[in-house]
Amino acid sequence: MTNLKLNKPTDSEMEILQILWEEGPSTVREVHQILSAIKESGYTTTLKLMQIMHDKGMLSRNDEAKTHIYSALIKKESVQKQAVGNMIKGLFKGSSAKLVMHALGNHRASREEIDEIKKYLDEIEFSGMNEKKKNQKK
Amino acid sequence: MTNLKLNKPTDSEMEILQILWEEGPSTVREVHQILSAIKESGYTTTLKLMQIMHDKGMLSRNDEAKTHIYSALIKKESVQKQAVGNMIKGLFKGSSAKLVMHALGNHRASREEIDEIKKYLDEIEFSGMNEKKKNQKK
DNA sequence: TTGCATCTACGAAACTCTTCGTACATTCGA
DNA sequence: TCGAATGTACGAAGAGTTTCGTAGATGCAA
Repeated sequence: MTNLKLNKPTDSEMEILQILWEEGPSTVREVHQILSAIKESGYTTTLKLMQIMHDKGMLSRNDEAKTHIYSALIKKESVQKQAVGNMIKGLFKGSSAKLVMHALGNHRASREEIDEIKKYLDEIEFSGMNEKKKNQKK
Repeated sequence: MTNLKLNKPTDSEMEILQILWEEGPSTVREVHQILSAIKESGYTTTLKLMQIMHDKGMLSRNDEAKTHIYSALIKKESVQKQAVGNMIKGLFKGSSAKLVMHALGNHRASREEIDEIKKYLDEIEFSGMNEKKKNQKK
């Protein structure tokens, strides 16, 4: 239960986290390069943001060499969990099913994905049952 | 396609919107009462927030009487859509299926809800097909 | 070795959001 | 009618975020 990120990342911090999750440990220059493709900003702006994130404990940093290398300290999964949880609680009256149907309704999934979800639903629907009951249901 | 809320609501604004969505048109006093159950804050703080939201075009206001009555101008559905869309894009690599399975995995749904989702999946899986194909698949 | 390119550190400005105090208007009961 | 209760308007402080310029350190190529 480490990974304490008490305050949720800002939008700018999220952009940087996403790059680090995707690319792994990176220099400020590398992050800034990728960021530049999306939005214009000065190099020292990215630097400052990453320094602050380091101060906040969101990023770790290897500063043996002149050029420091940063890594994400907070896990993508924990941010996902937090974000999805807040959304369900705040916007979908605590019902994950409401969120699920809203998501599927507005963002089409492929046939393969839909079948995968169905399989997953079977798993969780019958989890906790013994084998006999599972077969009965089938 | 009105309902232009270019900048997404802040957390404080979301709290007020949720109350107005739930309660319908309300006075500042009413909103503040409900808000007080969740967090402590001064009456004029709530007033100011709602005035600013009105300036931003998020709320409409009837000021015929001394005590004004505010209503949400932006639709819950549009905020949901925006929020879910951003989350899928930013945290789930654009895959609604990933979000769905994450949500179901971390926030248990009831048997009834799961069945409802399955039915919904059938609908969208076969939408776009003609009746003949649907029956073949069955 | 020297000088240029690159990097970090840091301060400060510009913004936004949140909070609340104060001033003034309106309503209503005694 | 008068005063208390209740309402709105508004200014400004304080906190957090984002932006960038500048100074100084470091590495590398000529």
